[in-house]
Amino acid sequence: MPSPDPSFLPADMYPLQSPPPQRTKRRQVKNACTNCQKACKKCDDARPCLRCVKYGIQEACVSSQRKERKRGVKRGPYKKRGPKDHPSAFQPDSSCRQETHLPQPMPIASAAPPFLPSYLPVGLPATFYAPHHPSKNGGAPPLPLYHPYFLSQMPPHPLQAPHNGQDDVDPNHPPQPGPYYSAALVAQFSPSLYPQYAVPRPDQQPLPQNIHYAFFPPAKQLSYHDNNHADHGA
DNA sequence: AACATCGGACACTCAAAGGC
DNA sequence: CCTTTGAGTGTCCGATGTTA
Ligand SMILES: [Zn+2]
Ligand SMILES: [Zn+2]
Repeated sequence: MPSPDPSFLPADMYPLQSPPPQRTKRRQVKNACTNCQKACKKCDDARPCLRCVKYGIQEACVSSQRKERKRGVKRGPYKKRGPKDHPSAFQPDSSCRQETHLPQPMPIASAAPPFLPSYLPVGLPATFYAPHHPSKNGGAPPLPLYHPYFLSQMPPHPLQAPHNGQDDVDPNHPPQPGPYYSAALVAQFSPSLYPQYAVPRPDQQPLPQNIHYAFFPPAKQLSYHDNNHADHGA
């Protein structure tokens, strides 16, 4: 196998050292959704996660429950760290070996209304295409550039059961402030068609003019075999 | 060729052990 | 108390099998 080019790291992998990216560390989400967990596939912090959106099962995208850690386990005396004592990896209990029957590998584009072409603006920074989280704890700096709209949730699937006409806010299930997908990522859900799902970006920064739109998904990247290198702009 | 499955490497959590 | 340690538990990479 040829040596992997560190400059082609997935968006979720980051170099430990800034200048010489000689070693990367895999980043994990705190809680994968149950679907990704069963499939042993990469999840993300957004709900629904991108993978569930891809499969059109965003309503079934719920975070998995973590088991409570056992208490009172005796450990014995510690040994001082040796020069090269690498801990052996533990064997998981195969929680992801269960049947993983997803409906279909439904590409995002096919989830769009049939009359709506799927375009993705090109020539924008990679961050443009990433899901946006509205400041969970007030720590994340704003993205440098946005599409003027974000979709707070995925619009209803056109083929799924319609939810009672005008969608009023259910007092029992108020809209989650939750993740905001860049409208570019789900560009087929036009804000003009789904205004109730789109919210303008906080700082009103306008979209640059002369944005070019390309078909989404691009050629074969959406195979999304989790080699999502779809962000390496050239 | 594209997609699904899953073995196992790797990452992370956090209570016990140890030191001050 | 605080820090260190490392077992326990979780995520998901990537090899392999299956299907179209
Ligand atoms: Zn997921
Ligand atoms: Zn999901």
